[in-house]
Amino acid sequence: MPELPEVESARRMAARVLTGRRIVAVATVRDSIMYAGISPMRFASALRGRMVRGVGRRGKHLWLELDCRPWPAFHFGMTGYFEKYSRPEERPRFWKMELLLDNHTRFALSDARRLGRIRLLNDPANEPPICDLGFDPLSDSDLGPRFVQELRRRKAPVKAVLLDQSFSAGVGNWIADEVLYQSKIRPQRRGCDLSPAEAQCLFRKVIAVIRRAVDVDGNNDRYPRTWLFHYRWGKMAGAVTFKGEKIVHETIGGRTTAWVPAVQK
DNA sequence: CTCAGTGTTCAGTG
DNA sequence: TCACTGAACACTGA
Repeated sequence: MPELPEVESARRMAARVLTGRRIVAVATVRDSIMYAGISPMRFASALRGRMVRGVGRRGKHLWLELDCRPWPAFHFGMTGYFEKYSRPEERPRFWKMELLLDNHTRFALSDARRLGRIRLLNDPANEPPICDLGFDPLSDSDLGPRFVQELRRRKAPVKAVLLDQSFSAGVGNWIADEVLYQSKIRPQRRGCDLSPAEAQCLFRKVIAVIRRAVDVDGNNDRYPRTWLFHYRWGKMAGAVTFKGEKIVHETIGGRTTAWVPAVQK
């Protein structure tokens, strides 16, 4: 599921459901991988009886601001998501924790693949892993000069740099490919080989693509039809853009990368 | 049965 | 020490 836009949608949903409510009960499963460095029991007792004041996000990380610390922090991995419901039978199949609120609403984190993480942190925004994140395209849209300077120092393929969360937090596989396509830059170019204008273009596209993706709030079919997004998924030979340009799939920066040789130089 | 996948981490290398 | 790379992680669904 989640790159920054989906995580931001999840943050908004959680804020709507949880803000101002008291957590009356916490259910957990036994999972020492997802509960990173804490026992589910300690997690539950830190949340039980607490009031939720707000929901924070940076990059792909989320946390609840409670009336008392420590606070819970979440990462969705590849397949995590939040779900709200009212009856216990509606629990999602792969639920890892469930909050019961004072208005009888239930709120769960589900994650089939178990690459997500559940943490307890005193000050999430200011301690690892969240404080190690780089530029956040929604909150740091004024940091263009730093983005350009840092990118043009990197020796790795620009695709790999975009995926590096300590460089740009929240950019994932399809967004990296989308901004490279829209910027007309080949994914295997090294960061240090980009011109200032190219790096600047990439910066603007990262902001624009992520803002647009947040605006459609999960209705991905509302992206402009010119976006690579709509045409990149079928890895079958013969995939083409809206203009009929051939889409190539290859591994770059350790991930399947979709790009368009006719457009990206 | 095999393999890819909207993500991160960590050991190994130069 | 640093930047970078590739494998590992865990599990579903095509």
